[in-house]
Amino acid sequence: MKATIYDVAKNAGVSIATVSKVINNNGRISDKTRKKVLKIMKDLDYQPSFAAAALTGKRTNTIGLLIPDLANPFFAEIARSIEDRGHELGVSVVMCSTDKNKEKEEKYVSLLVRKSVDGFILASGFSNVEVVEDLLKKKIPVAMIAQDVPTLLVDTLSVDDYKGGYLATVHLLSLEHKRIAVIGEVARSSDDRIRGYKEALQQSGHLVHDDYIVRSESSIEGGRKAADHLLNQSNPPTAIFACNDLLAIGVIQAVQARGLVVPNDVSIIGFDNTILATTSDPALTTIAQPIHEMGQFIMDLLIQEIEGKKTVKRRMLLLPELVVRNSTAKPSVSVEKQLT
Amino acid sequence: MKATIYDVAKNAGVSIATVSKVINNNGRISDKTRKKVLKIMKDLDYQPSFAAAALTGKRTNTIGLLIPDLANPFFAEIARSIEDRGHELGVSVVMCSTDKNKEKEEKYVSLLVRKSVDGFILASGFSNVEVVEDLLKKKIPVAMIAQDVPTLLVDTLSVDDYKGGYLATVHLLSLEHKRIAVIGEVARSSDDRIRGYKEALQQSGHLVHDDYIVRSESSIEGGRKAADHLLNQSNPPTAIFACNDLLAIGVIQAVQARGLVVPNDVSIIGFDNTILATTSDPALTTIAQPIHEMGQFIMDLLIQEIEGKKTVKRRMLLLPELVVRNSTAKPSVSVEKQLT
DNA sequence: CTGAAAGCGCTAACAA
DNA sequence: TTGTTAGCGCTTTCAG
Repeated sequence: MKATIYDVAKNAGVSIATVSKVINNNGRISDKTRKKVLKIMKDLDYQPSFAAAALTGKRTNTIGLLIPDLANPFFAEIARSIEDRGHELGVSVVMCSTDKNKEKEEKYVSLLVRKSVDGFILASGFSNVEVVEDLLKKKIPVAMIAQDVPTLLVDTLSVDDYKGGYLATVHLLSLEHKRIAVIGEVARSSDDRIRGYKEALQQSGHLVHDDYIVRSESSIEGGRKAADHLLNQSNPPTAIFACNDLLAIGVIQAVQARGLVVPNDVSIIGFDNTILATTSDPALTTIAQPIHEMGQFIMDLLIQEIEGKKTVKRRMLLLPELVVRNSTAKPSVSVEKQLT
Repeated sequence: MKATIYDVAKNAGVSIATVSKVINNNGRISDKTRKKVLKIMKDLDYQPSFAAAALTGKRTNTIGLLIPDLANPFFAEIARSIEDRGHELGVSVVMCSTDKNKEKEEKYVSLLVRKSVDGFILASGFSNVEVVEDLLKKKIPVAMIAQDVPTLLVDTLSVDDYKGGYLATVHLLSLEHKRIAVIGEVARSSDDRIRGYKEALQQSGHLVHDDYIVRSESSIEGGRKAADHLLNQSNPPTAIFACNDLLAIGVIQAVQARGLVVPNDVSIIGFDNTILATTSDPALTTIAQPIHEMGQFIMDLLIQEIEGKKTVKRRMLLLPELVVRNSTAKPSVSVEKQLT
């Protein structure tokens, strides 16, 4: 069977306590015994068991990551960057896709609690506030990414959605679009993006048109429908800001399905800058979230929390950036004339 | 602190053994005590600790999933379906992206072994054969998906790559293409797909042209370069079979960058049927892997292995299907003439 | 600097 | 049907 600490101790002619000390390298051990023990450990291919260590109260070096859907490129990319940072730090991450379903959220969290994970990263869309509060009550470290629930006292990292919406809209405005619509999902992040959109419009002296603000579920299909709705209006927009890339792809498809061309007839800007923005045709102008940094950062935040290195909760905003590709341009004159 | 089995036992006025029995519901317990214990468990919000159970040799209900890259849509989709099936069965999955890097593969596996995972699912691209053999020697259940290494005695599930390549090529042939090229990565699965490609060509009386077979790393960029290489030949192909969707996207981009149009000037077919095939323009004709079923299936296979329910190793092939979208069509006459 | 021993929370004989 | 008890592999005082 697998070697245990006893085997090592016996072979090295020391006690298990000594072995334990060299493993965790604490306590004072003479260089000689340390070397000897280390050698035996190698010879026996000894691997300390996490389960046993966890039982004595040590960390498991495992965290739970709850995201809405691993198959969604945005979350997959986030997950990957979290995982990478985790591995650098020696922590494994178990991933759970919740589909924004409260039952699943609760079930997965309680499962992971039983498995003694050291903490949780909750990603955008986590809706079950009671579960979070419960975790907090149990003093289990939690960090949230790409979502914040202001009522919760939790470390939070997100992109500045307001600013992102503002940037997107200013870009469209700078292209001289006058009729700009927005499609958002029903979520706080979209609310903020839409606030930014409104602000940009007002600042430049435009009216905010409620007909130009539409909500949709976050999917290609949703984007398609929302775009159709917009384009069917008597005075359709010449530019559409979709609050994420998935929606934007749907919008592109709807526009093209009408025989219109992007960006000449309708300009489209997305949000997230996932791989989808680079594979669509035309390539999508979008607001980039610094996904990689976000993953790293949230992991670091959580680890600090786990190690008890800090007590103040933090709420951090990272700045999004405009990435111009080919889905936005000045409105063509004909469209302008025809519709104004 | 958290309630333990002792707390429950005390409150219920029974022994911990009894509690243990109702938890695992084995042994004979009177209905009355069972109910009582259950109630106390609920009252105390008692959650059995997995770490402790694992220590006594029970399963951890956690498995490790090693994939090349979680940010790659194909693997993200696979991971999601594995995760789903896992949750149905009560097992969590910890994911590790290896980047096909042997050191990472080894490091992650040994980490997870220490964490006493019940088994591993290894996905395509896992190159470190010694690690697998080591696992096998330790009697740790392993299952491989979308990849098979014939020398290894392991449960294996993959799509019939040979047939997939055949299907793709036959589709192109049925569209009356004469000059069909293929782009594959350096991997067994691509080898098989290319074999299918050759077979289809030969069966229909075409010559296999070595200049039409090119290898590339699996990425959009790689697809782009390979396509350029192909299109620069004196007698360029009218159709290209890319061995995965990522490559196919790159091919589309390269073709379009030359001012040619897909599918009129060049037809393109991919492989995998990931989300990318639906977001590109034109939407990609591709060979679909039954990703969802594969995830479910491989999980079931592994679980059976873990439960010792079967001793014979299996190698299963699922059949791929052609999904026709808009990236393939008959070669336009002008192209035919110009080039033949 | 090193070791003995008491748990951590649970399972699984074996008794009763 | 229920309880006693001996571990599982490791950490951690506390002595030596």
